Amino acid sequence: MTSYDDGMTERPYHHGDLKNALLAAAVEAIAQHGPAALSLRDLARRAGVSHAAPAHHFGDKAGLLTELATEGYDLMAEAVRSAGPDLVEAGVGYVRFAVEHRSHFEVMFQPALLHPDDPGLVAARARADAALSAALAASRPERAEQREAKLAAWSLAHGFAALWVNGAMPDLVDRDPAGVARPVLRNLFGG
Amino acid sequence: MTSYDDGMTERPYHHGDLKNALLAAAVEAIAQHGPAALSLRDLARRAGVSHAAPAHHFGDKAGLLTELATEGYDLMAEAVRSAGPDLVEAGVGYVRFAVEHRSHFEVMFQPALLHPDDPGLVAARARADAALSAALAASRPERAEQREAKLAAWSLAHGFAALWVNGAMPDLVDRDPAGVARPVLRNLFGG
DNA sequence: CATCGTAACTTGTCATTGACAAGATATGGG
DNA sequence: CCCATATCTTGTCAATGACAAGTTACGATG
Repeated sequence: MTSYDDGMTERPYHHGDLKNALLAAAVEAIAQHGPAALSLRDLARRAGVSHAAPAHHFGDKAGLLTELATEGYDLMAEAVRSAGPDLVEAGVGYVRFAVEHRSHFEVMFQPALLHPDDPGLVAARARADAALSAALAASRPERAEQREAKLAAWSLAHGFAALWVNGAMPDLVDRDPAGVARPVLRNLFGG
Repeated sequence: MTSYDDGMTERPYHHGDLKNALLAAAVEAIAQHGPAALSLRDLARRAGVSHAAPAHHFGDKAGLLTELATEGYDLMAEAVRSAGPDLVEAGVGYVRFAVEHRSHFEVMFQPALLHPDDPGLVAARARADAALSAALAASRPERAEQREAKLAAWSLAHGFAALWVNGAMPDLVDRDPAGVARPVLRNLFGG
């Protein structure tokens, strides 16, 4: 212990969990001002470290966002999986994920902000894709092999989520997104 | 004429059409590196003017992007209207607009980058919204008053367009987006 | 045609940022 | 106990957005 413990201002040389602290700060910052306005130096300030500390863990800004996106794909896969065997509920899970993890969601679909070929990212994306395929197969086995069916289900859920998150449905902003999404999603496949 | 005409390097004090030149340069720059990487100084260089010239016409960066988004909503309304009375073809028009005017499309749905309450933008958005409502009413008059139906159609087309533009369908990147979208869009409303 | 108000553009400046280089400090395995 | 290495700091540079103040051209008006 070189640092004298004078209460909350204590700042040991080693943060201990800086990487996660920075990711958490990024989620907050993005929720406030969007991914484009994200500043590594601001994250460093929020975490109480020097301005160059983030670079050590992520390389550059795109590296940090790539890690966030990777987390996001796994959160998304989990949300879709835990929705059960009903395709509509899987879609509701997709929408719920987007709204509850808005920062992750926004970053995931802005490839210009990240390292799109990062192996970890590609793998996580594949896991999420598998979860979507599984949801379709569980609910509509007869269409599981149709590419159009999967694209339609994905597009519908993704479109609703994107429009909601981007504030394109201002009239509905007060309501529960899952409740609004459910009857919308039911229109697909004549179900 | 204070500027001696020495060929292509001529640079009169007044550009003549700087505003449109900057918007066109922005479309190109965004197509190359995304809206987040856009630099007003880079646009000024492309147009051959000083680094502070853009501010005169747009106030700030968000102002320029707001104008681009406004253009985009009108292009989108036109694309949907000119698709005819079939809802599926309206959706194809929506997708085609997104792909052919990718820069506009990306900016339109990133409210953090623009002045979201700009009167011109709000009005253009309303015009586009009216075009979407009209497409639904022309094709499925019995559903014209259902909010869920409109949201479903919009979400499906928007989701497909967004996923395509964001490179989330890497396998299909070589094919004609309209041709891929058409059978996908047909799944809605049991049609 | 002379003048003047104003729009269009320039030059200069400042704080902020991302990236990089080089140095300081702690940690844990041997 | 010691050192190789991961972690973090300090210092610096070029680029950027925004703003202030000055310059030039246009066009309406008399």
